[in-house]
Amino acid sequence: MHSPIKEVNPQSESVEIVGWVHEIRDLGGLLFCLVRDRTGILQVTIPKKKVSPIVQEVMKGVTRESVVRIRGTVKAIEKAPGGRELIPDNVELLNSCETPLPLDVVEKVSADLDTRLDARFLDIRKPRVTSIFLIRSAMMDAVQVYLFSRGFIHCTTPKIVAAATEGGTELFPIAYFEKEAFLNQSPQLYKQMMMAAGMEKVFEIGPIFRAEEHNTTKHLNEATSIDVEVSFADHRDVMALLESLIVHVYGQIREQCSDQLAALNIEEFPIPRIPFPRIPYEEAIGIATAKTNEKISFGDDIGTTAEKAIGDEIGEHYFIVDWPTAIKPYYAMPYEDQPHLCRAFDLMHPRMELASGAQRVHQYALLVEQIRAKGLAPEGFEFYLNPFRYGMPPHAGWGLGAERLLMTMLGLNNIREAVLFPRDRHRLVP
RNA sequence: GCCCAGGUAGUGUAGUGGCCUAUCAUGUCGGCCUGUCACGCCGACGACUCGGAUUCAAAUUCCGACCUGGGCGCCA
Repeated sequence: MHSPIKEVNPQSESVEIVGWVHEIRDLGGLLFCLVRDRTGILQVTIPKKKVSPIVQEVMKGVTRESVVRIRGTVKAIEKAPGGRELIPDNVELLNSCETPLPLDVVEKVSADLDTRLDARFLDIRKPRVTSIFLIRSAMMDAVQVYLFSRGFIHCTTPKIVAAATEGGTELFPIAYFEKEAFLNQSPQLYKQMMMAAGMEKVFEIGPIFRAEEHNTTKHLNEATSIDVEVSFADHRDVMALLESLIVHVYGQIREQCSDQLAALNIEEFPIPRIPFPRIPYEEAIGIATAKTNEKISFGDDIGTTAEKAIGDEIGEHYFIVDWPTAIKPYYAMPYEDQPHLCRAFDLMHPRMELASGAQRVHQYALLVEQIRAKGLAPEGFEFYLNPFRYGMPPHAGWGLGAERLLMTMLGLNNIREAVLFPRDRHRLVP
């Protein structure tokens, strides 16, 4: 049985490791071969005159990034990296690697993102990139553990759907036998139906698809959404849930991923403090107007420039609350006393929007009215609207962008860094 | 979709009309080397995105196409 490289220590008498050849330094009579697995790198030292001729013979065929299995003795040596090295009794070449490599895994020479994504499997072997995805895995785990601990039920809803969730955003049409269908842009309608189904607290983590031709460092055409919906809750309840989830995730990553954070050169990993400031929309556009000299009127969307200005001003996570009803989807609940404002919120990181949510409209008549007000036809939403006629509880929820959360947490400068195989306007392969 | 900047060995770059038979690093191959850790030294290999135009002369200027990055719009 082989050991993870991280766990190899001088106390282990005989050890077997498997991995990729990271670097070879041949000094003549002495050869150093660094072997890497996803947990770390170990120096294998080969004093040529002292090891068996078979080991020497096999090593001649070993190129960088070849896959090897090595058995030998571990020694504590101060001058070796990590204070330990492996003297092999046996080296097995499991698979050789062609040369030249499409990119440099050791990162002596950098590669453009495009080159990296073309050879993503190799790019991910870089310890720095491996770390991003180990943290992503820990992040997803932390989200699920937290939500389960709060009594949530995990559900899975269709990604092939018949209609748009809310208009506005563009959908990818697909052929569904003799019918036209689309890839879902959001599980919104289905998670609301789970409220009508009496599930009370549900979450779903799944792909969402947007056919917008944007070309930015924070948009993807296929993204991962962390979606939550809660019955008998209002917008304030789910905002509190959201901010405490964010804090939990940061805390878990700080606790569990110190090696990965170090690999990413992240020395400080402060956990956000709650409660996050709640900034009413009207105040937010006031801040943006003051800082940018751009005039933003009530009812305008907050553009990129304004968003950055507000983020600079606040300097930490914050919520924008009390949005104009007119610029939020029809399912956002208006305030009874001020129907031009609604119980919707966006969770913002100083760099960008992370999540949006709201208390939802649960009254059938109001919902139909709001759908009409958006210029949409209620007839197209019958499957969604029917549940509202038969005992829909009041409810609230949100959707959180997983890639954006990871990106802002780790300070990645492009959202594509947070996805294994990103889908953007031009990239469909690999 | 709009605007801006780009496209030179496997990778990352220098080169803004002739000095380019194209720079440097890394890599690969060969040689030397027993403590490297960006190992060192010697030698070799390997590239101007495509099409058209201007010019005695184009990697370099112009036009078009394709591709890439960034900003904005739209959006989460």
